[in-house]
Amino acid sequence: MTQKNNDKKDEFDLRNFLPFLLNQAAEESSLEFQRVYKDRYGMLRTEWRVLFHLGNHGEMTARDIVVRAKIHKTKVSRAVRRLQQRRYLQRLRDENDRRVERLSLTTAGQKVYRELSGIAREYDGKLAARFTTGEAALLRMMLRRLAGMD
Amino acid sequence: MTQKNNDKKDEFDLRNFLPFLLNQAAEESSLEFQRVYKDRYGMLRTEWRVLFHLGNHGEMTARDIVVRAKIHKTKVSRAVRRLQQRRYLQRLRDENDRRVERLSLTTAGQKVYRELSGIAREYDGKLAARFTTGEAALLRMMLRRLAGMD
DNA sequence: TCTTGTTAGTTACAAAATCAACTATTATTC
DNA sequence: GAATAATAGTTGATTTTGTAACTAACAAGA
Repeated sequence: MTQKNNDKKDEFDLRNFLPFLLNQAAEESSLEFQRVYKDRYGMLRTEWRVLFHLGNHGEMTARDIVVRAKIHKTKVSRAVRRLQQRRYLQRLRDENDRRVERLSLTTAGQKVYRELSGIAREYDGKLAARFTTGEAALLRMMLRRLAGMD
Repeated sequence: MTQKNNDKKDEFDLRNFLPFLLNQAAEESSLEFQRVYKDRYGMLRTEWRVLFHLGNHGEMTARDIVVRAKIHKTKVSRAVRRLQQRRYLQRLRDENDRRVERLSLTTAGQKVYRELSGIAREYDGKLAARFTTGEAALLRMMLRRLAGMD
């Protein structure tokens, strides 16, 4: 009773460990898309994330992005600066609370956002096509729950 | 027909983009475990990964780890050195091919591996408990497929 | 109103990751 | 068997990230 005849059951299986699997899947599945924003647009991961959030949600403050995307504020700060240098976004000091900057995409930024989000959607479709519609929906739901996004 | 009355359907939804979801889930779900190996054992992420691979699979070369874990060889090289400095692993020059080093855990390394893998398994159980058994199994299957591990 | 606390965002310094070039050894090909 | 290519692994320079400390603006209580 105490010692099972098949010890294998007690062994830890790294290749089934959820954090490991999630990491591998995340890395593998972003490789191809990464090449697009990196090689074709010279953007870093945090930069396209910020760009996407702004394009997706509209005007936001840096803090909004920190909270919604769970990106550290120093990373956001630096990404915003680089995006601004490339004229993809503009900052607007909020006159009611002068600590706050309201961030929004420029026309150029919106253009890049449209291009990249088109590619992203297509890419997402390709990934999801490996599963049935129901499976894919379930996957997204489970990932949202694991990410604490519900 | 060309222009739908509800434009929302055409909009890109970042929060459903699989690479984004995978990333958020991966980050969130490794946070708690990270605190264990980082704060309690002073290990970096690459280090516990290498340790886990060796503990899980037994003797391997650095290259084996690079291939299986998809970690860059410079990261593996540096992680191996640090693990060796902490006397968690030993290197053995392969006499048949003197370029190769056969890596294995020391007794101390095995002890740490057992402790950490116990915690990991428990933690994995907690994560999986958010779903039904069938859902969790399906999730792992889907992640393996996305990670290119089948 | 002043002083104490909080929040938005930036900056400086240390740690880590990435990329390219390197050494040493083995495999291949002429 | 000498020349060339390929592989295992390391090292160094550059970039990027993470941690802490910082400035500036606002809030709240005495």
